[in-house]
Amino acid sequence: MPKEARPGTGEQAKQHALAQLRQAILHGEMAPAQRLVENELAEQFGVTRASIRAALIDLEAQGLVERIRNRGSRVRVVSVEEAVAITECRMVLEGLCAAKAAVVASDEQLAELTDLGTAMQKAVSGGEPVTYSELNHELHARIREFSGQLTAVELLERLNAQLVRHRFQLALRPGRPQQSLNEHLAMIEAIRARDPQAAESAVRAHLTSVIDALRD
Amino acid sequence: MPKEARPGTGEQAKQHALAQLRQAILHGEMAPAQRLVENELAEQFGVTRASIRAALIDLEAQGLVERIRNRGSRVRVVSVEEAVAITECRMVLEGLCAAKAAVVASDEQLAELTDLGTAMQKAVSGGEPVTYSELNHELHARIREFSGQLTAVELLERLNAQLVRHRFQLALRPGRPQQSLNEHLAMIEAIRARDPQAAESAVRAHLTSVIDALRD
DNA sequence: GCGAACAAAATTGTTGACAATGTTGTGGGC
DNA sequence: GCCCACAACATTGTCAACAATTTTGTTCGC
Repeated sequence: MPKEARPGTGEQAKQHALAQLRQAILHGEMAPAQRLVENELAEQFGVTRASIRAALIDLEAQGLVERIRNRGSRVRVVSVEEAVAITECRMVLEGLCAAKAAVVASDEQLAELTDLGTAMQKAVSGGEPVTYSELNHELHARIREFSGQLTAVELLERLNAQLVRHRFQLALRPGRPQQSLNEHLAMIEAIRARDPQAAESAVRAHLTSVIDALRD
Repeated sequence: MPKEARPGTGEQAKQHALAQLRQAILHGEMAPAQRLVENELAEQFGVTRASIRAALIDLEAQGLVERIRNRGSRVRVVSVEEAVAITECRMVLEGLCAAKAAVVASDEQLAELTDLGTAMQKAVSGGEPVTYSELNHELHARIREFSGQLTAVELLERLNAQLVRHRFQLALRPGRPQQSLNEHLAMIEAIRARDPQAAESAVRAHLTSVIDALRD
């Protein structure tokens, strides 16, 4: 975690508060459905209420907090149902990105994906679910990045931010890494083969399986 | 255009300013890339700068305006390239909605789609491109609505708001309604047949054709 | 003991003023 | 004549105080 708030350094206060608060929510330091009182946050981060307000409006637009007129803000809780709906959107959008990546990625980028694949394989056989989860996240991020589809990337990052809590829960489930590993390898293989349709199918198959897992 | 600002009615000022400003941008009353000075807007809408600021932050998150630190806000201009990227995202998301709608829509809702289809047919043969464009918009909206996929609907409305300018341009192109009509009818038919895969394919075919048209 | 009107506290919404930052126009030095 | 420093201006960012709203606790009547 970064230092403390720096009220006088010229660093834009709202930006600072926004980043801090966002990280706090994403790292789970704020309990789900916890009330976010503007005064408390302002004192906690060493900025004024106006900056906190601006940050909260921003976070509301990102779907991370809920704000009700004259009633305050709370960190938004994502039900399993919503998580499924969000993952369905991820499914089609990441499918689009994978298809584009299969066409436009450079050879160096494909090599990077291959390396990620072997690293993931190693993490699974070594029994390191946390490392695997991080690599998993990075693989998806790279595919998005390589697609060059800025609009889709933006939407996906918004959606992913809302799923942090559910992601953790999923990664630690026994047996889950083994299944998802194969799906990930299939995705990589399809992109390496520069086959957009296969890439899209592989991504969708993977996220369909994630949805099934989400539903318990 | 609605009446004038109502500073004292108890209607939340920020909400009012937000709605007004949003409509103004969407209706093209603000020239593309026009500078949006907080003071001017505040006076124009009869609210204070703080409310305008909040509205601008909101609109930035919706992709309708651009804000640069200490430099002000402008209405965002969407290049053709961006419009294509946005429409690609629409393509997959509306595909998802159509597939879900084909499964979960009620018989009454299917009948409504059928009615919309015949109305569109009539508008085209009658040579009324504006009516057709409105029906077009409504058809897409209804399919989204019937899908029950709230997350996707939210994303799509955001994306569509960014395309107003391009949509107008497209609707008035000669010959375009005739082509798009057939695609729309195919979409309706596939949903009526309760065939999710066919519905998704039809939607994607339609929006692929829209993308081609966008590219001139 | 229970419910409704009422008062008090907590919290958000709004306002106007002030500070910080970026932009533009102007004059001196070369 | 051209370039750079500098000052005046415009605009956004921040702040503290005030108003409006909702929630909570209390008292009165039944």
